[in-house]
Amino acid sequence: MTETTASRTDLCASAPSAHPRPDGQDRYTISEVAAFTGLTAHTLRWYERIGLMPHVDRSHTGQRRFSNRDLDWLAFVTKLRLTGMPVAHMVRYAELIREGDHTFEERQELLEATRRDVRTRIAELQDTLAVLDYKIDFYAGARGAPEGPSA
Amino acid sequence: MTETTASRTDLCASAPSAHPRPDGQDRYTISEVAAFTGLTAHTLRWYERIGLMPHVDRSHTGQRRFSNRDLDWLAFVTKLRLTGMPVAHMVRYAELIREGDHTFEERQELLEATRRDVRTRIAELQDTLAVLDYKIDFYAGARGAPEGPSA
DNA sequence: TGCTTGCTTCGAGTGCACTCCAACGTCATA
DNA sequence: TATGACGTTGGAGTGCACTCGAAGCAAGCA
Repeated sequence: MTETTASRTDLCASAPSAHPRPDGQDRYTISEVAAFTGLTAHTLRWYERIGLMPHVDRSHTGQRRFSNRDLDWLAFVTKLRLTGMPVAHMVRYAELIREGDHTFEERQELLEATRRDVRTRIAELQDTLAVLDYKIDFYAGARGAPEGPSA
Repeated sequence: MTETTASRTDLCASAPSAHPRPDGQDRYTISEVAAFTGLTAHTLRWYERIGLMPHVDRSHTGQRRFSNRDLDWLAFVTKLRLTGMPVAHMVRYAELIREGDHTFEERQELLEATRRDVRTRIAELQDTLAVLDYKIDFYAGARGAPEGPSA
């Protein structure tokens, strides 16, 4: 019954980012959204085709009109993409939202699994950072004395 | 003159990881290396083909015999790969090593650029983590009261 | 000697995430 | 009203990083 409410609460969560236009005047063209998000119009259409977007409104002539909520969703998707999360998982999450409130538990589990992945990845990167620091220090030291036998 | 020294100091840097066999008996077949590193034999050959490996020794019949140093290099490459660094950049770094000591400065710059990328990526991931935490909290709260109007 | 396993090369195939094209329709402005 | 920028679609193409296949040589063992 309250799919709309559920979607709104979810889609708007956590990003108090100012929208380009206030609610009520938020009917962006695809090229506006491309400019705001850094995604190409091609990619935005492709996201819709594969089910990664919630339903995008259309003008009377069939052109897309994106809302502030769509922008929030895209900001979230963009963050997830940076983590290396496969698009298929994001599509699954989008499906769960479309299916309504009874998927709350599964959505939570999916996000928790994602969070575990992100934490693992951060740990890996910090590991790599340590190696890079070590090697950079080696080169910095070697610039004066390039014959160090075993740095 | 001291390319070998330079390579050794660089390749061995920072990983005191125990090798499967001590130096002197380190002539691993490709399938052994595949087992140790988790890479496939195909990938190892491909790395060599594209110039991502330093020269790999061969047996009298032409089969590859990997050394402990090769293992260290692969461990490093694997770490860099996790950062999303393009293979082409790693190939460039490998080339610089082959070119000798006079590329120390360029190597250092390349690693520093990589380090900046890694730091940026870590920051992005921590940002994403905050969003995930927020949304997971929302679902955890909503499980009791699924009608929260604007989480 | 035959069998299995592993190695070689080159080249083609795969999966992902876009990215672009062609052909056409729509909108805003001079 | 005309022109040019922007929008639509389905489908094909791209680039990356592998991944696999085929054909053939080599080593170890019953």
